[in-house]
Amino acid sequence: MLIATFNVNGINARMKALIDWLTQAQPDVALLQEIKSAEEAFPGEPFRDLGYNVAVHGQKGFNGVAILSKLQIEDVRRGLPGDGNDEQARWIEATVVNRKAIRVCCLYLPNGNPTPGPKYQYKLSWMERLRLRARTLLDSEEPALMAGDYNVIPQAEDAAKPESWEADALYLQETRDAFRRIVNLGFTEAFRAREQAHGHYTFWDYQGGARRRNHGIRIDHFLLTPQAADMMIGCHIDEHVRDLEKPSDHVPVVVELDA
DNA sequence: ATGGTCGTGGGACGA
Repeated sequence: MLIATFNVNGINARMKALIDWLTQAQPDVALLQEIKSAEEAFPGEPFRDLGYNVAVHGQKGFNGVAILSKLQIEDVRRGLPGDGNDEQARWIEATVVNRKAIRVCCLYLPNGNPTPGPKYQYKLSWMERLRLRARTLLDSEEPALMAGDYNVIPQAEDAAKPESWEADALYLQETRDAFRRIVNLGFTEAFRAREQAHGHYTFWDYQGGARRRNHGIRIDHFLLTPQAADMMIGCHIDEHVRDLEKPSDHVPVVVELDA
């Protein structure tokens, strides 16, 4: 089965590009970030017409995450645990069942800029909450994955020009340490495990001809529990999507699982 | 140093 993550940067602006991509790539499950839509305003019908079930954790204007799944969606949980006052829609998880059940978690990790400041503190505290949820997932010893826009450049090789990101919240040492702390609990970072990660990116800014110059960064990741990693057949980035009409600034990442 | 580009929503703000 194919599971994808895709930061669409506005669901309404991306309907044609997203539907074209779903039709071509045929993922069984698509985890979407930055839908920038409230749940009641989410345009679900075109996806249901393609055979997808839809679960949304939305917010008007900003953030927002969603799960599209051709498999039945069960036990949906909205919001990352650990802060009842957090209003930002950045986390949705559910169980999907093919031959085997898999817990899929869709996340939109805070950007954190400017740094230092309250937005960066929110990013770090969100990452600590993520670490706690990640540990519980591992303890369950079930096939599970956490995928989405992590807003983390894990290593220098994940940026075309790492020197230009040195003071940025996506690449500060404290950010990379927090990410590594989560991975090292026992996850497999799918793309790095399968590919020569150097020179492969998932985001190119709209500004400054970043795509044309290939000034990209790899910030959209799949973290697999050992039980999910054992099922992995492959992982790839659908880079060509960045060059289609009216693209998102991110492209989809896809894992294939024997599940 | 500045502005460079998008999306949302109809003005800034976030990225």
